[in-house]
Parts: sequence; structure tokens; C-alpha cells
Amino acid sequence: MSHTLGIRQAQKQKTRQAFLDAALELLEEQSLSSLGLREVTRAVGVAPTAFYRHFRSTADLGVALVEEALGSLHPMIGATVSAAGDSDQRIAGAVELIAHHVDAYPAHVRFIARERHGGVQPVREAIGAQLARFAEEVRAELATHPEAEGWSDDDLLMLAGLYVDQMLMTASLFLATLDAPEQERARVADVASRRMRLISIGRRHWLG
Amino acid sequence: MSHTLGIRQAQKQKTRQAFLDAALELLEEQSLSSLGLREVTRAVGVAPTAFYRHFRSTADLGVALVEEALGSLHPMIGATVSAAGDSDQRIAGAVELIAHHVDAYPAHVRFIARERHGGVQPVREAIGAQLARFAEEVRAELATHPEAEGWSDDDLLMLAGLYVDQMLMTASLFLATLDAPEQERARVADVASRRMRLISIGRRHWLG
DNA sequence: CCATGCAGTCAACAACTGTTCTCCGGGATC
DNA sequence: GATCCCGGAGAACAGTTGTTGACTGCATGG
Repeated sequence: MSHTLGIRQAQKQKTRQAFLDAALELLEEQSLSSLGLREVTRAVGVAPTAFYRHFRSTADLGVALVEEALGSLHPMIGATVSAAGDSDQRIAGAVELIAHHVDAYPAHVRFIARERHGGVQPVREAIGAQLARFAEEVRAELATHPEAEGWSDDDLLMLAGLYVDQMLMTASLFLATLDAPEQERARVADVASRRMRLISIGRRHWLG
Repeated sequence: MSHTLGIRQAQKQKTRQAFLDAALELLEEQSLSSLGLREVTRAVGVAPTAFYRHFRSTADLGVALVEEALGSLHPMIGATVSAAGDSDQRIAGAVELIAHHVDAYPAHVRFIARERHGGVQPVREAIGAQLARFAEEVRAELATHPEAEGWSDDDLLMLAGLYVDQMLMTASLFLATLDAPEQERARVADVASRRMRLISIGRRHWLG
């Protein structure tokens, strides 16, 4: 159904993507509220005024980045929750999935972790809304599992939120070990696994 | 023992504190990496060059703010962990303590939540180091409780870190409800309490 | 094939930034 | 009481910032 884009629109999306990529790279060592419009256009190799053809402001750019970054995070969360095997195997698989995602999209993870509590209100709200949607999806997924019998929807949502937050926390810790010895990464993976295990145990004994 | 400060040093500390206060207020709607030197001096009502008499750079100011903000958080964490009563009472008390602290020092909480993953490396590292110290203290406190029997030091530290992160998470959520209806705050307190309860249950069944 | 639309350019604007150097006044020290 | 020390003021520097308006070339739709 997707109509083949004309040369024109294709080029526009291309430079728009260039803006997003350049911004994510610049945001490696600063936060969105200090990201300058000219700074981005310079990195893209385009006139400052071209920015306005794609975004109203840097905050607008930020909201677009939220979709980009959380778009890549979304399938990861789904895969993490619906992993197979017994409890410990599932946890190990989930932690490995997170580590792999951080390797593949470090800038995405960094952006979300940084701007979730960052200084730009619209971006904060966009991230919060999307994460709430993720938690809702996780809740729905958990509800299909047999262990969820007897759980209220509210408690399931609480658990889902705990999982989502824990994933982000873990991802952020992995991020800090990107250029650190392998031993450090193993340590992070170990602690994250034990945290997840404790939550799993709490989940198992929640009722009664 | 403390020698009475001379007029000179007293005045210096006074304006230094004015810098910290002004910075915290400005950081309400932006992040440290976008905080300008002149911006701060303007808020204090002092010449731009006076800044250098107290700090080398804005990153240096940030590190000083870490001590200020975490200094106020420290006793709160201690009180939270060593609260009295049965499990549910302790949890309710802890959540209330957190809510009260957010009311009393919103700017401190905001600063820590924002800059913990923020764009200024030295500040990030300072926060991480202090939080690690907090977790260590919590571990030591937990070790004195009878429920900790049979726990390895490593597992206790894992639990302590989980508590610390959960406190910050909860505090950050309370922060977002500062100018929201009371109902919203109650909702946050409820979810936070249930999270803590799940963790407590996991803790109780961790062994065996 | 021609007219319209639109991504991107260019020049210019006032306002702002961090940093240096020089200077001043008054508390501190002997 | 003379001297030194030092927190702060002032002026000036070269760069940077966001935003404007009028322009150009080219893909598009009639």
C-alpha cells in the first residue's frame, strides 16, 4: 500500500534522518537543553535555516528523537518479557537481550536515560507517556501467563512498571561499561540478574 | 573546636551559598550542561568574573551541588531504612518520609534525578560514587537486622542498591506531582508502596 | 510543457556567551 | 598603623546563538 515516495519526499526524509543521527551523536556528551540549532546543522553540513524546514525548535527535534529511540526499544521489551525457559533462564536471556541492545543502539539508550528526567518538559512528557504505554503492554503480556492468576489488573501494572524501570536501569548501567573491561560488564549483568530474581520471587509469593 | 570564621570567610561562604541556591533554582527548567556562567551570576546579582573566585567552571559548580543535594538526602535514607513497626507500617512510613523530603527539598531531588544520567561527566561520576556509598551504608544497616541472617554480603548490597534506586525513582515521581491534585500523589504513594512490598516479599523468600 | 510548491541558501540582526586583564576597597596579619 | 591579601567590579575580546526575510533551483502536478 505504501506509495513509492517521490524523489523530493525521499530526499527530505533523508536529511531529516541526518538531523536525528547528528543530534544523537552530539548528545553523547551533553543534554538536549544545551543542544544548539546551529550546532546540529553544522554537523549535518547544511545551512542553519534548513533546520526550520523539519522542526519548529530543538524541543521538537527532541520529541522526534523520543519516537526514534523508543521505537528501537519497543521490540526489545516485548522479546524480553516473552522469553522462554524456566525462571533463571528467562532472566539470563532478558539481561543478555538488554546488553545486546545497548551494544547495538547506545545512543538511543543514552538519550532515553538522560532525557527521561531531563530539562525539556515536552520531551520528558513524551518519554513518560511512551513508557506508560510500554508498561501497559507488558501488563497485557503478563496477564496471559498462568502465574498471573488471581492478580488484580492494578497489581499487574505495578509489576509491569517495575520491570520496565528495571530494564532501563540495567541498560543505563551497561551503557557506562561500554568502554570498560569485560569483567565490569559481567558484574553488572550479575547484579541485574539477582535483582530480577528477587523480583520474581516476590512475584511468586505475592498472593496469600 | 570550630574557629569563629572571620568576616571575610563568612561573607565568602555566604555568596558561595547564594551561587548554589541560584543555580538550583535555574536548574528547575533546564539541565546543568546548558547552565551558563553569566546566567548564574546575574541571578545572584554579582559580576560575571566573581564566579571564578568560587568555582573553576560550571561543572565544578555541579560537583558542589552534588554534595549539597545528597547531603540533604543522606539522613532521609538512613531514617527510611531504620524505620520501626511491622513490614507494611515500615513501608508506609518510608514512602511518607520520601514524600516529605520531596516537599522540603524539591530542587535537590530534581537535581539528582536529572544529573544522575545527565550530560556532565564529572557530575555523573560524583553522583554515582555517592549513591554507591549510600548503598554501602544501607547494606551495613540491613546486616544488623535479624532478617539478614544467611545472606551473603554481595546479596545484601544488591538489595541495598535496589532500595536506593527505588527511593530515587519514587522521589522523582513525587516531584512530578508537586503541582498536581492530591489524588495523583496518593496514587504514586500507593504504587510505590506496593513495589516496596513486592521487594520485601522477595527478600523474605530469597533463601531456600 | 509550464506554473506552482518547497527544500535549502545566504546575509544580516541583536543578543548572548566564557575568559582575560586591570583595578579597587577593606578585612587580615604582623 | 602600615602592609598584604583577596573578593569583587569593570571593560573589553572574539565567538557564538536563534530568527528574520528575500532568494534560487528543481521536482511535482495540472
